[in-house]
Amino acid sequence: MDKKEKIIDTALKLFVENGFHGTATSKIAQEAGVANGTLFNYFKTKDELVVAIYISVKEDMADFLIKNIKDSDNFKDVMKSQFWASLFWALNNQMKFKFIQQFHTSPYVDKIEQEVTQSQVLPHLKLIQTGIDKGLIKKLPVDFIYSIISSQTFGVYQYIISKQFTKVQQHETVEQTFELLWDMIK
Amino acid sequence: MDKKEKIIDTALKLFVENGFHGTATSKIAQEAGVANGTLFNYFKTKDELVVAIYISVKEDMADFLIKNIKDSDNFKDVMKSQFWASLFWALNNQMKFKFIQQFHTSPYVDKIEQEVTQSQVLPHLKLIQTGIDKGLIKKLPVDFIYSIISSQTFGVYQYIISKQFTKVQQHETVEQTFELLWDMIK
DNA sequence: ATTTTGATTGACTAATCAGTCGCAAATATA
DNA sequence: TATATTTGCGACTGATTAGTCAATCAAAAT
Repeated sequence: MDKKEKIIDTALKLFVENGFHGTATSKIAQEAGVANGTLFNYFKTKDELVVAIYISVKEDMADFLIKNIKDSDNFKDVMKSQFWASLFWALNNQMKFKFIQQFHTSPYVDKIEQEVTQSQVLPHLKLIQTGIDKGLIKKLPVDFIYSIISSQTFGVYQYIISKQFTKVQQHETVEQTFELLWDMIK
Repeated sequence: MDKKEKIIDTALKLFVENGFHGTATSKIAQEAGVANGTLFNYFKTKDELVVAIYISVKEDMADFLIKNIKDSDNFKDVMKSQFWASLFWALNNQMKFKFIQQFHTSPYVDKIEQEVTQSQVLPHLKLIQTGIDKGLIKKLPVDFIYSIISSQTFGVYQYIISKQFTKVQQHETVEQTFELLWDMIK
């Protein structure tokens, strides 16, 4: 495995377990099986490492969502596929998902440029706009609807992991939540 | 002002601005206008301080919510008053609200006993249960509904502060969101 | 006036931190 | 094979950290 990748993976895990400042760079290097200085060959500073992980994780998620967008004429189905994909990714990449949450509620958020995040949100906003234009969902600000769907997704995620559900129960809950969500915005 | 209170207030501000580990105890003491050792007279460790702030902030919020629960026979009105109160508190105590978010997504969460949190959630769960029993809202697990309402509240909060709305616009948005929420669970 | 008490102080310490640097090893180029 | 370049190393440093503690203070109690 590539050393840079190994550092990112180890750091991700330790950051989620002990927090950003709670994790020493020396510990990351040690656990990743590289020398102290090697870490700084790849990332000039610790901050740069944190931000690099965030971008990497976000790309990972965005890639997954794009690949799993359902190509259908049925708008509801397309929305549903995105809702599903988001939750599927979150549940199968819990560490990465937790990292994103931790990052978003930390002072590090300010260190990232809006453009990076915006470009990943854009496809979703466009999808919602399409739904509004076709009169399939309520005429409300797109980013308001996006905000609601996002937080709903997060809410279900929290609920599911707190319950230690089986795959079947997870499936039912997600299905149920989407129907509620759809009733709300349609 | 009481020194302990002063330390808590200063630490809260600095923690939100620079993160938990990003804030040195010496800086807290300095900015609070007390000696280094005084902080440790009140809180044995830094961790104890963080947890103490969390409990204090949570109590503050819980007190506000209890005081603002509408005493009405109309169930929807009661629910609405709670939704309103939650958002009102969050928007008027942004630092405290941010602290809670940061705490919840940090490894510190594990240091707190469930009982503390559970007791504050209980009134809300009971309220939801009443609604279900009366057949006013859907027959779904109470904590599932609670989870959805909570995340919805958080979503609107995020949306509102990102838009730098006026009081009137805030009012409209909250009103609108509650109607959506009610349509979803009723 | 003297003693007791508890809060407050800030200099201090051992540990830990992010980041550096000169050198060695490995890899690529010729 | 010889040379050049990249990659990796880990001991090192100056700064900072959480937490300690003996000394000081003010005020109350005797």
